[in-house]
Amino acid sequence: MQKATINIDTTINSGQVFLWNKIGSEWIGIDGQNFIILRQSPFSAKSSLNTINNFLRQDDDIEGILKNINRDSIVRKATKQSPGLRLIRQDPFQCYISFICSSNASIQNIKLMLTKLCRRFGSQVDFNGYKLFTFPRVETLANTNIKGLYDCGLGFRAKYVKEAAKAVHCGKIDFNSLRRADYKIASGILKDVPGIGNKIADCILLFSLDKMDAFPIDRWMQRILLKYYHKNFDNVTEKPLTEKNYERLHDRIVQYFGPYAGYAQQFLFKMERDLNKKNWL
DNA sequence: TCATCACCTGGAGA
DNA sequence: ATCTCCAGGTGAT
Repeated sequence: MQKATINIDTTINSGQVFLWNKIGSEWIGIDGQNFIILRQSPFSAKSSLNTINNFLRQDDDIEGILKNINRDSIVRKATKQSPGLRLIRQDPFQCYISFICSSNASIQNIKLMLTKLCRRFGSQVDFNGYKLFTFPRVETLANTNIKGLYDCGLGFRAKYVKEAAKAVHCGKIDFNSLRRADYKIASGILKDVPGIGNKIADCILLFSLDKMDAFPIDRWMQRILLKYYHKNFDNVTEKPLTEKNYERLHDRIVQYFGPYAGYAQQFLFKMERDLNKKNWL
């Protein structure tokens, strides 16, 4: 029973998802056209449409993965500190739009933008006593005018969101085939979309398309590599990574952490942000 | 291929 | 109150 081992607070508050709110002892979240309610104790999980198992990645062999990524004392510390942290398998379109919005924005601001997007472009549904808005559909965002997106506070991201939705709508971006493709191919296709670079592609691949060798390297991860792993990955500095440097570093990271490097990333990211007392949702 | 720099917006800190 | 600075980056010179 892996459900019992997941820590819901920890998992929701790890920067993977944004459209979640805690009301009393329940977490209520939006995942595409689906709503999910999670409670830790006594554990319960319900959703309006899809199976909860898929979202919670119940098919992962979490014990095997933890053993596999615990390759040094730093990761061991991180996994020990947040033992119930898990990756989530999100709705790909929502994840894609969410991380395009994440560019140069705080977690709180990302949540605000996405909440406004749902209120304006999603549809209101009653679920379990709550009135909730679904995430906007592909065709809705693909056909809207930019101004409506600006009104949601997206700023310079508005044009990217519109173009990104159009790319899905016309079939240029097909999440099913990205899911089947290997990491490098899928990443290259995503990066053709304006507003998506290496880091955002990695987030989309890791959090919604089952690429556990995707390893998002953001500001925080760069600090972590510099602080704990400067001997393993020299040539990491505090300066922003160029595209090629990112790719070279990513290759070496996957060599070092292995096929579940993305899981390691999630534990390390959580550890360092908590250490610096950064806010989550 | 690399280094700079601008970019919308909301929130925190001076 | 008002200002500055920064936030899970990316694209154009």
